[in-house]
Amino acid sequence: MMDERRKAILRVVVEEYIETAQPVGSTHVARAPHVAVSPATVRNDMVALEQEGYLHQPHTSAGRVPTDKGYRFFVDTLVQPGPLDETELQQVGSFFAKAHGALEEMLHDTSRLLSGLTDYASVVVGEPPEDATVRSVQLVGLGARHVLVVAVLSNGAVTKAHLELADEIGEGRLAAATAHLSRWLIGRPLSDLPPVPPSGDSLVDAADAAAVSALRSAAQRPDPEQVFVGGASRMAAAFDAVDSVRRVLGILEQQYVVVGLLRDVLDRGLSVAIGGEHGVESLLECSVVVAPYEVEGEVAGAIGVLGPTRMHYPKALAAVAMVSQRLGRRLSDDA
Amino acid sequence: MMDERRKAILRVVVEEYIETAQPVGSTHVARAPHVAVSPATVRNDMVALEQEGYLHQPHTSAGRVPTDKGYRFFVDTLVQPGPLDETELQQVGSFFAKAHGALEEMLHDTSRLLSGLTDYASVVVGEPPEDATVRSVQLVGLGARHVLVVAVLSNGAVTKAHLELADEIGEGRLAAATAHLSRWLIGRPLSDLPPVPPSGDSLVDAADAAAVSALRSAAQRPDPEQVFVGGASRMAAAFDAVDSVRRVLGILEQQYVVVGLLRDVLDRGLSVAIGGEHGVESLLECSVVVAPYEVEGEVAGAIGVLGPTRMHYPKALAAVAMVSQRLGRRLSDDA
DNA sequence: TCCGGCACTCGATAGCATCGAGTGCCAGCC
DNA sequence: GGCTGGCACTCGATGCTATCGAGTGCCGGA
Repeated sequence: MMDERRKAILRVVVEEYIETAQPVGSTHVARAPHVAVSPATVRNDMVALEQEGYLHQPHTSAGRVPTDKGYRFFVDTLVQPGPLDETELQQVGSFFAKAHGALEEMLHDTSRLLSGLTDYASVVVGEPPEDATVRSVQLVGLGARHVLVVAVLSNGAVTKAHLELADEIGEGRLAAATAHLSRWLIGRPLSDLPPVPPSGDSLVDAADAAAVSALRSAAQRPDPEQVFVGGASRMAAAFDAVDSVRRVLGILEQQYVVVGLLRDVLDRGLSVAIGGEHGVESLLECSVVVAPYEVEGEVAGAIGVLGPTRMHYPKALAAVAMVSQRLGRRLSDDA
Repeated sequence: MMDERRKAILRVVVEEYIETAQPVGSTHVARAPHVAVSPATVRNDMVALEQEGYLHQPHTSAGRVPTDKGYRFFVDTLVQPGPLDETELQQVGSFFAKAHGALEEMLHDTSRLLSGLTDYASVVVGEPPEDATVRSVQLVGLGARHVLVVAVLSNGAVTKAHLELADEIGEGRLAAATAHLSRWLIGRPLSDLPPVPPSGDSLVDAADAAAVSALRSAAQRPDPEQVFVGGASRMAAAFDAVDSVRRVLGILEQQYVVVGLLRDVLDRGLSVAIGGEHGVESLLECSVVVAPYEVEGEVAGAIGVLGPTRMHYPKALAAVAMVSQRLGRRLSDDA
């Protein structure tokens, strides 16, 4: 029941609505180049498309608007990531050419790049720390019983945690604790730190045990320094009710929700969640385009774009695909 | 010509407008308890207040709205930070009672606390790194010619920078470079790092020089990990035009603007910038309430609240004053 | 100096007619 | 059988007018 003509009609409705945000009428559709039938025929097909749930009519005598199902069909079978245009390609190219610096900086800038390309909000999350191994670990005294444990991971991330010990510990013993800790932790994945065997000095052991447990719990929660959200102000322009903006902002501020959104689709490659599909109530009016990026063949994180359901999917898909690929390649070079 | 009655009238107009966002008429004002005159008299005074620039009339036959000058007078002479109410005091108390963990975490949570208390956007910036001294410095290899320099500062902050060396460097020499670097940098303020004298090994010297210059430039720019902005979604509710929301969001995303805003008033103690006073064009409709916080007698950073010009000043002032004081005290305890 | 009274202003609201984009349906045509 | 032109109908949007009422400015009297 979805013959070629109906597909063409659905496509025109979706494309038109994305552009104008106005319900699309049969006359407009009939005028489009690839629909060579009269408005009356278009109307008949639109009734069918509405009954099958692809379109929706806000009220009698208004044009049609795509439903989530309509967008879904559009994304799945009517569109493939169109190529980016010249200037955008150049933008991406020059970005990765001059990008440099630490992992965090790179991810942060990538998020800005993505919102710049799409004019929607963007999210970049780095590698879940549990997959990285420890390159270096150090205890630094901050006076009295306060100690900072700093670990450098194989992906270039730095994890730190604050410890408050039961007893004071001097510089010398801190150094001993660092050395002992290093012997047992370096090279181990953060997700699977072994208990550190006793060293014979109870103060040292206490510090090391505290450090290990702090690092372990750091491995659990998503590192806030590896999550980058950008372009919220651009996205605001795509909504016309302050209330919608507020809801979406509220979600973007709750990083764990955003991270969850991205993690959910990590193994599906480039993918799209439309309207209610992602199951976050406040984002009913939103769609998310996500792709993982790979460093040396391993999934190392994900990037995504969040915009209104009527977002410009071809562009968003193209941008996310392109950037995730380039980012992965770039980070592989470095390592 | 600002006698007591006019002050009272101005106060009522400001308070009323803050609450309702509607122009305030003479009748409302006359009904207020501390204004014991008739509406007609109030009107006469309102004309005077308008001529002197404290009030504004959107159009003939509408009520009056405070001007920036009106808010300024209100803030300067009509209001002192009223005490917080019970539940809020409790909120602050329990927050600082159970707050723990690293500096960054604390500042981040403080920002959330502030927006929770005031329902506006909040900003917390940590110590400008140049005032801190180096507690520890370490070079960690990340494979090939990539090295990460990690420095722990006296305030518990961790600065890192990514180096790309001209030549490969092995683990042993990295350790030597770390040791050499430590000898010269530890205890020095980040703002005034000395050049490291030659060690006799050119590779080591190259790494150390690169590290020093990276740290120096890190000292320049505000550390993005020490700037925390929160509650943007709450603030959105206070505006009714999507466009205003967009403008303000745009500013909040540009951290250097926000940081500048706070730094400007650091030495003025608790202070308020109303409407155009802070000189940021996109924030004409906004006010900022800022206070520095002190750790052991030294200014260590600043916190602030950003809301519409018609923000609830007594509450905002009280919250900012209270939180900055408690935060400073809390951080002093730790150190 | 204050206040009551009064004419006036002007945005907001409601009612009403009009317009027009869009629909559904039907009868005729290929 | 499928497509199309024609046609009556729906209903939001637009615009006009009348009305309402909160609020003002001003004046004259207490």
